[in-house]
Amino acid sequence: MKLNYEENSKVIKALAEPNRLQIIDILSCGELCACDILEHFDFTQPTLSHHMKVLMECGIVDCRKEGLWSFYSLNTSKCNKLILFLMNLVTDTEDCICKEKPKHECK
Amino acid sequence: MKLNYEENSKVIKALAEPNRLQIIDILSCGELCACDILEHFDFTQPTLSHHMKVLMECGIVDCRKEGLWSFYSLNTSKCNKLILFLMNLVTDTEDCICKEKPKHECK
DNA sequence: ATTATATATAGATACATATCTATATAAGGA
DNA sequence: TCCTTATATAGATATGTATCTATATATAAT
Repeated sequence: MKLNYEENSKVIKALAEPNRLQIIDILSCGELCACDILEHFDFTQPTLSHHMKVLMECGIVDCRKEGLWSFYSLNTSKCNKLILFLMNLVTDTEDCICKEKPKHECK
Repeated sequence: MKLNYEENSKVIKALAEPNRLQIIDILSCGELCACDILEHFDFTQPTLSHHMKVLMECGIVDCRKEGLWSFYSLNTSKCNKLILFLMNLVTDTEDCICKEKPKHECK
């Protein structure tokens, strides 16, 4: 069975950057405002803003505004779904798409 | 503790493309030659060759040559390590890097 | 030797993206 | 009202990449 490669590749693309992986790690213990996240990095504030936008657009990070601050948090349900997708992807199953096309006996 | 974001982002980057996710899925039941993989797609043979190179360079796919054929297979150890990394990443732990910088009390 | 076949490489094009500086927005405090 | 602060957006630049066509390589078959 064909899995949802398009949808999941969007989330994976958002994670395919070392700084954004670190941001996820930083958020893994609870929500933080942008300025606290920025403390961990050498890049500029607009660059962090860009990274947070990428993470939010794929749904893996949520945002809550309060006064001047933006509080970011991990969407743990989305995280779990991504990991489940990957586990399904690499596991051999009865209804795997590999069975949907002929394999000519190479050997 | 800082995780290995650089190393893992390379693997994740290789997976951050829907066609390559499908290739991983196709390989999840065992090794296949390039021509059998190509059967599943509309793109050209050089494009598949490019995708396989990307997957091999990050170590998630291995290749075995036999005569005219290249047999590709999933590196399941690498797959497991990636999934373990992601599970660690999104889990709150005692020694998370989020504790390594001050959090100014926003609220 | 010549031909056919499976795969890889080279080079081009079009598009995406990580970063920066400069500026805008929007909320609070003096 | 004016200034400060936190964050977002705009625009530019440099780099990366997914795809193609054309060609090379390497093995097998006739």
